[in-house]
Amino acid sequence: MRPTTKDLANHLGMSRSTVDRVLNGRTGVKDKTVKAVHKAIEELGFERNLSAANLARKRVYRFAFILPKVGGDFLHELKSQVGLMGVALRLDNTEISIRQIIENDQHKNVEHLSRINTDELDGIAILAPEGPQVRDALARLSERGVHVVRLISGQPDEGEHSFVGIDNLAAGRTAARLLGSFAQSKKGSVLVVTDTMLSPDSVSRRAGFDQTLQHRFSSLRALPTIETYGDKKRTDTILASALMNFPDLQGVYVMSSEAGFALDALSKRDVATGLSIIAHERTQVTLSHLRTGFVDALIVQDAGHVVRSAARKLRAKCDNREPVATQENIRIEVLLLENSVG
Amino acid sequence: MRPTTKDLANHLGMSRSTVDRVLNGRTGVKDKTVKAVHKAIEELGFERNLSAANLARKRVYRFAFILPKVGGDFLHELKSQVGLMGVALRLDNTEISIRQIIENDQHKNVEHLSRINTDELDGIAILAPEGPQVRDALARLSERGVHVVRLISGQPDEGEHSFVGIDNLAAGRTAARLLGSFAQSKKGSVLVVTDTMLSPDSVSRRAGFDQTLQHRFSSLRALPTIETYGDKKRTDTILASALMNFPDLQGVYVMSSEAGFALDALSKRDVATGLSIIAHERTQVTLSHLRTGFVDALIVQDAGHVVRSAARKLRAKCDNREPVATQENIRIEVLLLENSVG
DNA sequence: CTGAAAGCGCTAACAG
DNA sequence: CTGTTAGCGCTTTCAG
Repeated sequence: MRPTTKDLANHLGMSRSTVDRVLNGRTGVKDKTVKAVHKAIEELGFERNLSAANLARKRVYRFAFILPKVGGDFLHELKSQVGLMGVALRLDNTEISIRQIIENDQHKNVEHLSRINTDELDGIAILAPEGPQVRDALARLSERGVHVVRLISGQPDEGEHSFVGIDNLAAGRTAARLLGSFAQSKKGSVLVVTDTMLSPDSVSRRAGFDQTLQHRFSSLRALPTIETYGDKKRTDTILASALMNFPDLQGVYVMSSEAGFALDALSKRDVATGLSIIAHERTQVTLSHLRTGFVDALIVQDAGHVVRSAARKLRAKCDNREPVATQENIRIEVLLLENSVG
Repeated sequence: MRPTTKDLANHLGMSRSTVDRVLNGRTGVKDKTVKAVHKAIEELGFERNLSAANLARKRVYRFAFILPKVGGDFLHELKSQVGLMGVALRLDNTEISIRQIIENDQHKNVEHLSRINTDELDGIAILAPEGPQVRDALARLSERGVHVVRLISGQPDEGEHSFVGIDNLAAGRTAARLLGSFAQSKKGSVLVVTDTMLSPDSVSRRAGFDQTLQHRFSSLRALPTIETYGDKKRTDTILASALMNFPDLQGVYVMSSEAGFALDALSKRDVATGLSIIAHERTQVTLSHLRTGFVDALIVQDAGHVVRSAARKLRAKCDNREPVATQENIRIEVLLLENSVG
């Protein structure tokens, strides 16, 4: 039987409340008593029973996922995973909500963030573009005791456990490695497409892609990045003209999380048939293009994993624990036709 | 505030004990009362608080991982993950133990299994070779109320949630796809190596490998499987002679979970330098060969994920719940030099 | 077949 | 600065 606060109290000849005070780091306990309790904890190997504590406290964890209002399939997938997890976590006295923000209205978003308070939320997981203002707002939130993790977009090394997502440099390298291998050492150029290079994620992916392409596949030449601005029409025309202008094209790397428009646009053109194509994320659209063989490989960060990991990290922060490191490492998955089932 | 058993009892004008009896399906309650309680549960949207229940019960979950006594790096990795999880789950009133079995002593193992009892263990996760006797023993264990999941080795479709591992047919296909792509459409033969083809896992992988190689890469010809019997010396000599005998060799697929001996043997031979090599699992050895570029890709089932998933499935069975399906799907991961960090 | 009372391990007032 | 008491939501005797 594991020792309880009662055992501690008995052992020390004091009341459970005092032990409790020490355990919870509350003030107003004699220094000597504090030391004695800590010693007893060591000696008896006491480990606090969190669920009992939470029961007594009627503790509820309130987390919000702050996500862009507009987006594509991948965002949709994320939201749906948040929803799923929300119902699963209800049994774990955790309440998950979703808040929508307009990505490009920095001012409003910062305002929203600065209004959030500890008596409303215990933590947020936010998917938002970089930007000094948002960054500051998040820092202030943290200081006010609202835990923060950033999703998908950001650097794996920022803060200890404050980022959930993949290393985009490595993702870009992986893309190049796959594209190069699939292109079977042919000679020619490679199209690189994204929504916008204003996003640091795209910049990292591009950098990684170039590194590996140059290093390993010198017969392939990556063209300047084409930006679609997430606009369907523009995507169509700009890709059509690119296909015309570069007859030596061997492959395409679609860097953005939302690859739908680009892949649809490409797949409409017969010229694109023989190309080696790599895109990101597992969505309805990307999967269907993988299944037909039009896309050769997907580089994926599992949406469910991202969402669960974010929740676990927030939870760990609330409980002042370290999460299990290996579980929270979001892998850069490679999805081929062959391993995409299930 | 979520309704509690107290609310139910008040609402129905009865005592909490009766509600409890119904909730736990205990006998000796008037049929009419049972119905009434169920109705109230629906109406009030009552959801049982498992941790409160477990607290009152002093419930402890006792799981054992039954693993082969002898093995290589991958087994070691599995064990270490079990250890890690064991300490993490202590806070979750779950006790994890490891039991070693001698793989090839079926009789003894069956005996061991048949001795296990509900008052000793709530569930086991077993990594054991196929075999009708073991299979029967596991079935009987299940009937006696000890929950069972099979690890790594087995079919994804056996039982509802009774298998934790990858689809080996798909894994074999994935290997072929990668090997074919890396071989850059050269012509020649491919070596396929494993411990023993007596293992159904190897048979499945081989079948998947052949399917995809024939279908997609007809210029490559897979040679008959070489069996090493897990013996270092034999592995050395048999691979050395294979490298001599097939000058048109383009690649090697090491199918077994323990790839150390085979990779080490190959890497000692200069002839093997230019080959495309695929192996399984992420271990010290395989990783180091991936890092040097000797191995081109690893096909991996994450040991940590396997272990955690097994524990979650056992836990879910004990609590009579469904686990979150997508979380328990063990992915066939592809590890390249580029995405192997972290 | 049902209820009353005590308790799981911990916390939260309220006294003192 | 410390102890007493009641209670979180559920289970478990023991009576009745």
